[in-house]
Amino acid sequence: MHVSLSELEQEIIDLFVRMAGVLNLPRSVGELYGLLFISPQPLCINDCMQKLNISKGSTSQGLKILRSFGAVNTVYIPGDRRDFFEAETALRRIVSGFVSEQVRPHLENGKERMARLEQLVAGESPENREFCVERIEHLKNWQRRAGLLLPFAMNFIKPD
Amino acid sequence: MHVSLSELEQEIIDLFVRMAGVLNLPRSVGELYGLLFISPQPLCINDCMQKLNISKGSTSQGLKILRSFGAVNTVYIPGDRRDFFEAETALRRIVSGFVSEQVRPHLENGKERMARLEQLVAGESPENREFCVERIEHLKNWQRRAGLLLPFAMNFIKPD
DNA sequence: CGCTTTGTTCATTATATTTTGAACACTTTG
DNA sequence: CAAAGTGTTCAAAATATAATGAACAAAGCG
Repeated sequence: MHVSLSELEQEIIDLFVRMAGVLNLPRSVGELYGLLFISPQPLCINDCMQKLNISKGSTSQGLKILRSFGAVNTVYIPGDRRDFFEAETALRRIVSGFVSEQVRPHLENGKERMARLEQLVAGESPENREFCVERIEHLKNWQRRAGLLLPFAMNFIKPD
Repeated sequence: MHVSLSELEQEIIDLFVRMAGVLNLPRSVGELYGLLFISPQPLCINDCMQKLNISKGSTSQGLKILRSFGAVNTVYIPGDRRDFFEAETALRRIVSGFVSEQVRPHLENGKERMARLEQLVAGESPENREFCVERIEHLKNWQRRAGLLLPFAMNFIKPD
């Protein structure tokens, strides 16, 4: 079965596909979010796969990813046993979910890493030691700044 | 020829390889930056390829990318006709270069896109029209915020 | 000049990522 | 409980991305 997209839908989807690229997410995830973003009604998995012409597997998997950081919500429709989905449009929620799911893990990991670096520097030849210590300090600075910027940026996206 | 990396070097390089992943840059670019970051002396292309055990092509291409947004600088060494490279450590310069090379193009593009969306909405059925207009407004809001946050974040990274 | 060294380019190859779709597990329904 | 409907998983296939290395260009040097 084949269902075509309006030009507007295509353009919106295209926009989110590019965003997905920037965020290192699969194309299909961008397509799904775009479709839901411009859809006046919640859609079920079948609607999505038909409209986007992608497989059931990609659709299920893609929606799972989007739910994982709160970019789509499920909607209960009485008397229908299918799951329906709609786009979350509150930027703050999406970003917040994305950060804690996809970004924070990296940052956490970074702290252990720094500790390990400080140990390893001991094994360097004395003439390099000073230089290496300086560079590691530099890195720690970057890390600190990143840690400060994040909550600040989050606050910047205050109302919805 | 085979030159091995110290444990410290490996750890630093590994760190930048991960960063490269987050920024959607090839692994080799992360390796190169990491190597230069922890190297007390500037290195030439041959040093890099030997230390990282990657091809000449990748090395040349990777350094080109790094130079393109100012993450590495070339160093002139009198009496040597090879090019030497060192890591730029001023975060502000790197981020600023990265933004204007890799991010701004997307944002610019976004403005044209919005204009196109506003045209297309005219072609929607009257009962959807209102909803679509609202969503497009929402998108414009996101775009505006992104535009405001960027210079602000840049300012946040004030001293080097 | 001819030879060597250095760096770039780009078609091919290798690798990593994404998508597909068939098999499966649940639920609901008649 | 059989049959149909819905959603998930995952091995295999398709696709996209990055790395390789040989061919090439440019520059220094005798």
